[in-house]
Amino acid sequence: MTAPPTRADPALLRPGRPLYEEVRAHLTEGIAAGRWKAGEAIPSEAGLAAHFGVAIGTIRKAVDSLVAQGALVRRQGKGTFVTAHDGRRLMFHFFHVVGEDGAKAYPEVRTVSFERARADAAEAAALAIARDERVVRIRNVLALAGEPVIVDDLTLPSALFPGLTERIFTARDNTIYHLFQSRYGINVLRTDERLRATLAAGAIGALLRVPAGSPLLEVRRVALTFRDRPVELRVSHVNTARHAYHNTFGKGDA
Amino acid sequence: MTAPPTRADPALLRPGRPLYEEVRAHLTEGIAAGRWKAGEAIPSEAGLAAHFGVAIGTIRKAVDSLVAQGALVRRQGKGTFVTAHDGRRLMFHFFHVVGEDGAKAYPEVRTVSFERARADAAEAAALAIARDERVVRIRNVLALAGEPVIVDDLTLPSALFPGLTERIFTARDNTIYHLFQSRYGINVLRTDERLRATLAAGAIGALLRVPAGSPLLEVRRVALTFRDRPVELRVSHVNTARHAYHNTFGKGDA
DNA sequence: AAGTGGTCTAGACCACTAG
DNA sequence: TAGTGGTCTAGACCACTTC
Repeated sequence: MTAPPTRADPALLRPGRPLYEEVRAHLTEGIAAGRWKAGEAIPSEAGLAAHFGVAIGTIRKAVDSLVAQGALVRRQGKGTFVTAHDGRRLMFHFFHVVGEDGAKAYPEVRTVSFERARADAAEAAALAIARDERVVRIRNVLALAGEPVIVDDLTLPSALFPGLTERIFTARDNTIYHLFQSRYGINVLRTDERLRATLAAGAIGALLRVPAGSPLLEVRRVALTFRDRPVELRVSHVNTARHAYHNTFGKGDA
Repeated sequence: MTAPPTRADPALLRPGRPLYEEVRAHLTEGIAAGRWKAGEAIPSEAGLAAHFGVAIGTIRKAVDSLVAQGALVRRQGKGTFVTAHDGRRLMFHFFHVVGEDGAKAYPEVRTVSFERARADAAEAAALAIARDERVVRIRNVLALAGEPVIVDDLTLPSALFPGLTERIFTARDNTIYHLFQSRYGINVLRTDERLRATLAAGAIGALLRVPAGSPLLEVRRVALTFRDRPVELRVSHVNTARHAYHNTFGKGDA
């Protein structure tokens, strides 16, 4: 007695692809649009099943994929929540510099410059915006155990961060990506990085207190939100004399 | 009328953790032990369900996790197969050097030295073997578009690669990890990497044809198989003047 | 006790591959 | 046509959280 599938709202789901993908797309849309904000719960699985008119198992499959993507987290007995980048999460998900022994540590961040400008060609290409669009450029020095180890140069499209001032930026009480999320509703989901070895020179060398010609690791990172939309360009220079950039490929253990 | 769960072979599954984890562990064990070799099909889902005495959905959940881990691949209508590292798979899963434009290319590999030795302290620690255990050290130069770009120094525990000779190593017609798999039944599932910037010197600089003092990217990689057992230490030096190391964090798009 | 996610079952039907 | 994986349903029961 397999009942014919009835939709609570047939218009919600159009055929052609699996139902769970449709559901997933709707949930993604809701999160990206800020309908459920970071840290908030989405409706219960039973509620979603009723709303979309599908079985709970189908909802679970859609939610599973968003959990795997990092957009949602489940908490048994409580609900399913939009991933919040507060505290440690982002730090240990996207910050990859470790000590020689492999130990992770929290960096202390100091902002040394904050200015408005127009995107140059490289920035425009990386951020998928037009040349000469307004951007904010920020330079931070990150110290580990009191020693400056990283110089970060951020470029942010002003259009995505309206009203961002140095005061707001430096007054944040948490990670930068948490600021993106809590104030601007931007959820960083992925990063794309290019690494190269360079030589210390000029201001960066001075900030890191290394002689010119010292080797530095350059990391060029683009942070992406839903639909692979770029939201931040970050060029880091890392003194790897006493630290390393840590990286792992392939999931799970077993 | 929920029938009491009956096991075809109750001894196969002990309680205490979810059934799908038990099933997964059994499958993992079978693959790691070489019961199903790379490229071969495991039993059908229906067959596994009958064998373990569980529902097909439970089998699917176990297989799902192994697919996510990269140990198995599904092919609709054909079966589920142990991942084979032949051809492109490993290449683009674990080889991360790209051109300035982001284009990937196949490297040409040339072996410049092959010798037997005893593990030094660093190698022993990385490979979780005793000091002075027998190892094989291999140095390769990888060229992209005819230009030498990478020097790879591999250290392999001899115990895992019995009878490995330079002739066998250089006569392979595929990637190195494919050789591991096809000849020694070793499936590389994960890698753990530490990156730093260094300066060219000595033989490595000469092989890469760069002047002493040029910046090089150093990648120290440990390749792991099931149960996070280390099987290879690889220290790479990359000339990033015209290439970059590419890296992506966070899964999926949407 | 009520509500949430987590596991597991049993079966229907679809989509793809092979002989 | 038979066998495989892929989607989906409907419901039971468990584990955890909150009131």
